[in-house]
Amino acid sequence: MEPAFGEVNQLGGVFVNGRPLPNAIRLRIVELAQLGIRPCDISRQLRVSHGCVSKILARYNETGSILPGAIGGSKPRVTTPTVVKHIRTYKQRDPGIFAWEIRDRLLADGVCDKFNLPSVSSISRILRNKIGNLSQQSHYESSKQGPHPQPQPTLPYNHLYSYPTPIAATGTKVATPPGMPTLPGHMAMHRIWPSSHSVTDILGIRSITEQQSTVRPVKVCEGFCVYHDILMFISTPCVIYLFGTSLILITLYFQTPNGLLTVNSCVTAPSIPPYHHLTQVSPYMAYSGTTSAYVTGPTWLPPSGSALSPHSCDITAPLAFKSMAATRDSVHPVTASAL
DNA sequence: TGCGTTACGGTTGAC
DNA sequence: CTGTCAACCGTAACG
Repeated sequence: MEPAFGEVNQLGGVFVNGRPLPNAIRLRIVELAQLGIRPCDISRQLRVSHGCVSKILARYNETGSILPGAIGGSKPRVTTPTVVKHIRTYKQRDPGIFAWEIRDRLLADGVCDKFNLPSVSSISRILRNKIGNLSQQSHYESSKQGPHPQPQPTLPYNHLYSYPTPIAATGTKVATPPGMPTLPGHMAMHRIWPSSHSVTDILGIRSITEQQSTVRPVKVCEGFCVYHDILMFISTPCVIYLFGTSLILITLYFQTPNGLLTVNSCVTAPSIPPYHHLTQVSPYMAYSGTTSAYVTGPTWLPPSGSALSPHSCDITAPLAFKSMAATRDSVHPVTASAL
């Protein structure tokens, strides 16, 4: 909003610092100049600084316009609809593609040149804000199309949640942390992440998010975390959910020699500072409200096994993850406990 | 004295 | 919602 009062310059004219002169004055400056009046006289007559008169006349002579330039805003956007469309296409073809790979492809495919190539952070933002729910959308859409055959227990998850191992030469994007199993090359699966069958589907988090506003994805991350002075690697990628005041960390990374993917999860108790107290527990087992137990490596569970690892946590009040139970009971005997 | 240029403090709007 | 950043503004001073 324009201030009602401006400042007064040395000539007694009123101006608003940082704002253009009114168009009427700008027009008057040009008109007087065209009448042959000298700029210094225009300056005195209209009580506008001579520098301003000079600038406006110079611009008028150059562009033919009396209007001020565009104030504010950023440089021309590089994330044009066309670029976004291509990014979406890349993401659809390879849901696990990285932002920097998309950037390379935009350049290689001639969609962008080096002058209007979006930054990796811009691409990440597009993926997050505009395409982030692509996989879930496709999942929902496919769900609407008709009854889906239930995944068979004999069907390993790795076709859905597989990641490259260091031996999977071409697409190795994650270093294998110490202690993680390295698969033979023939077992290395093409990584699909995020999958249309996301971790939220498997563990039923989505249904909870739909039912409880307190559950929401917080962060996708990787790296190390400290638990009770023990340094642990959080495998890549993982999804952290905020459940009430507690934190649930879910990772999908491991692939056991028998082809089963280990779904790891961990929970922080409300009283524990998040991000510094992460409990990794076994796949197919309960979350725990306690923070006393942890598993530092992948665990294996027979497909028909029920769900506890040797390092299982104390199970507090069980909480059914409804959608998981509805859709994947036969495959994912995962339960969770309330925190 | 006239005028082009520049430093300065300010506003704006996309990101 | 807020901070950052780079565009622009007009004034004042300099040469």
